[in-house]
Amino acid sequence: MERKTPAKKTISEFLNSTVSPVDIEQIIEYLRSKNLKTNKVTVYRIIEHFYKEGIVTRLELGEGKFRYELNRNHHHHLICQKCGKIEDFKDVTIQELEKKIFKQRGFLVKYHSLEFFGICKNCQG
Amino acid sequence: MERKTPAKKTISEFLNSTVSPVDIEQIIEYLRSKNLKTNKVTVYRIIEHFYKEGIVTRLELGEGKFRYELNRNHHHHLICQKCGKIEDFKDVTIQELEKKIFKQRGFLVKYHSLEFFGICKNCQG
DNA sequence: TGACAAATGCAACTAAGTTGCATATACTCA
DNA sequence: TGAGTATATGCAACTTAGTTGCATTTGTCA
Repeated sequence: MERKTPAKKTISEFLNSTVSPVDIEQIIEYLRSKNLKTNKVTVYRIIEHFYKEGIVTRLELGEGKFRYELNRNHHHHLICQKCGKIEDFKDVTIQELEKKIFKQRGFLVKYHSLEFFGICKNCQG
Repeated sequence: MERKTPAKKTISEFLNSTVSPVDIEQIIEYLRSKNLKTNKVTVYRIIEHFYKEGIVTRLELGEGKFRYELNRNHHHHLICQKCGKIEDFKDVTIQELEKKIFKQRGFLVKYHSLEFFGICKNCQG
């Protein structure tokens, strides 16, 4: 049966406190800042566990590594190519698209990933 | 000025011949099969060059590495979680979404990535 | 054909993520 | 509440994707 360990609790706490998706290193930094002795293997394993449980979502934003965030309500991302800020964006038209894909192609969509890259409001002009 | 080298030509040829996005290793295998002595650094550099020129598109499909395909007309992907087949999918509603994002949020979308994960027709039932 | 910039190859490196195995610890139940 | 045990952790060593510096080769054009 699953156990509530300090590392798990602290990672959950961190994920709850952040707005942008975080990478493994940020998690490790947070644990260190809380004076928890830690280890990347453990962090990878906890995050993988959260991922398998559906607690977190895994994202790739073109960096060659994964980022994670709490799997609250589904949304997409607006990633600024200048300042790197990641905004959330919610929309329902994709659900329509998924239905269409099934009708037209017989492909049953389980989930999707949608990221928009561009220039945020502050970085324009 | 840019040169047409055997490696570049052969990689172009390979990209033209494939339907699914390929990874670096597949490119190296192809070059070997054509008896071109090759080297991963060169392949990375050529692909990066193609990418910067806008000749290829770079994709991440949750594998922890990149895949590439010719930048023909823009489309999305349907990735089967059982057999791994990657189908293309074209749709215009995303363009509408991009306009909406600019109107609502002032975020100027340069490009997006959209992948659908699920079960293809053949793998169902 | 020769000069020169562009392209390649090699070796060594970095960074993300994984594996095996020994040790530590959260939880259960007597 | 304390011992036993499965779960979680830590360490070291590894794999794989991708990068860098530098010396050598090669395509192109005059």
